[in-house]
Amino acid sequence: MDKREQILEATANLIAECGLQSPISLVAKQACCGAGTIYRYFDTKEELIEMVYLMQMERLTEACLANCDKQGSVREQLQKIWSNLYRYLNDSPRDAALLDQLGVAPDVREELQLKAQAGIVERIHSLFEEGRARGEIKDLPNEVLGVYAYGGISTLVRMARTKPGLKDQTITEEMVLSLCWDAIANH
Amino acid sequence: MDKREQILEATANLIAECGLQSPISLVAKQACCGAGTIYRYFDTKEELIEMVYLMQMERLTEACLANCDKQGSVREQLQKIWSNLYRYLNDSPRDAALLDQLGVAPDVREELQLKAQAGIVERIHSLFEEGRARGEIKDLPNEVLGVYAYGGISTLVRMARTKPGLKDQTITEEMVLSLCWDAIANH
DNA sequence: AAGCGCAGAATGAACGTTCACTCCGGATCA
DNA sequence: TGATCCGGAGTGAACGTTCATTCTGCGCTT
Repeated sequence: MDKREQILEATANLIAECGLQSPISLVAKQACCGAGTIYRYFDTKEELIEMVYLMQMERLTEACLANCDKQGSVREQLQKIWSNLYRYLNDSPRDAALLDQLGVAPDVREELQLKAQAGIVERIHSLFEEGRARGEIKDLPNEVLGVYAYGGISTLVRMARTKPGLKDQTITEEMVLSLCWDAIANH
Repeated sequence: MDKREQILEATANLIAECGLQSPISLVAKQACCGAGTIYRYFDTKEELIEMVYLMQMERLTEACLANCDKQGSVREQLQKIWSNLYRYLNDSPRDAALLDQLGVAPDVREELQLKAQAGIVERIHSLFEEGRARGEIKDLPNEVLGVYAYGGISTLVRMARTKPGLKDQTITEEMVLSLCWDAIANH
């Protein structure tokens, strides 16, 4: 297996579990390599974390856009994306926890974040435009609509993962999709 | 000024700006005291962080429930709380950034989080009950409704604070309240 | 086929720094 | 003068990073 990938994966696991202060020595142990080897692939720990972020955002984007043909109503297309997002975060708790940590990391440069998010953001915003043109969607800035729905979903999944009281509550996909659509729809 | 408060405030400032790994030495410097003094008030750094969390959740609760008499429709009462939350997070970026950091901190024990959130959560859930009894609110678990709205608002404020593109977008309180209510309302 | 040489990957002990935390000398009160 | 509180130098542990060394796989020679 590729060593670089092994290191990225080990870092992702540790950050998801113990936060950003996970020591390099543990990363090396989990990646089954020496500490020095990590520095053959990444200049600094900071860069390593940025690369983990990049990898993770690619996975998120891919997961969200899976089976998303550009057919069907705006509502159907948006709900497909939200459904993908919800299932991805729920089915991959490690990835969800990792994204939570990286989301507040001071190490990840702003510029890199924007680049990594561009793909999925672009797609969603163009759907918003279309929905607004049809009068189906509120006349609010794209960023507001997108961020609000994303924030709701990701927070819901985070709480379901960490708050014991929510764990045995059954949260269905239908609930989430209803919340997201009704929030942004014109009534 | 009370030394203990000074230390708590300094810790809050540093965590909001630099994350949880802010060193005790810097806390001491910002609090204008020696490192040893901190340990006269808190046994460990972990406990210090937990106390910061407690202080911050009290402020959040107080801000959210300000001027909230138990009169008016369910919608009016809920929107008053959300409005308070939105304004608080927006007007106190330090507090908002701090809550973001503490929200993913492994240091803060689950049990303490639940206790600190109990006040505001209770109030909101009872409003949900009433609204549901009147048929105004979706028949979904209280936690799902509450967490979704909170997640949407807090994420929106976080992005407005950190993403440069969103900074000059005008996000009004009305936008946020419309999103929150429509998400959870029966239509 | 066997032996040799070599480039680059991998290693982990060692280094200097920084951390959370301690401890004791001095300031501040009664 | 005795009791109490405080500060910041001191401490060992742990950190990110480096580097001298070892390992490994492949081409070349015989």
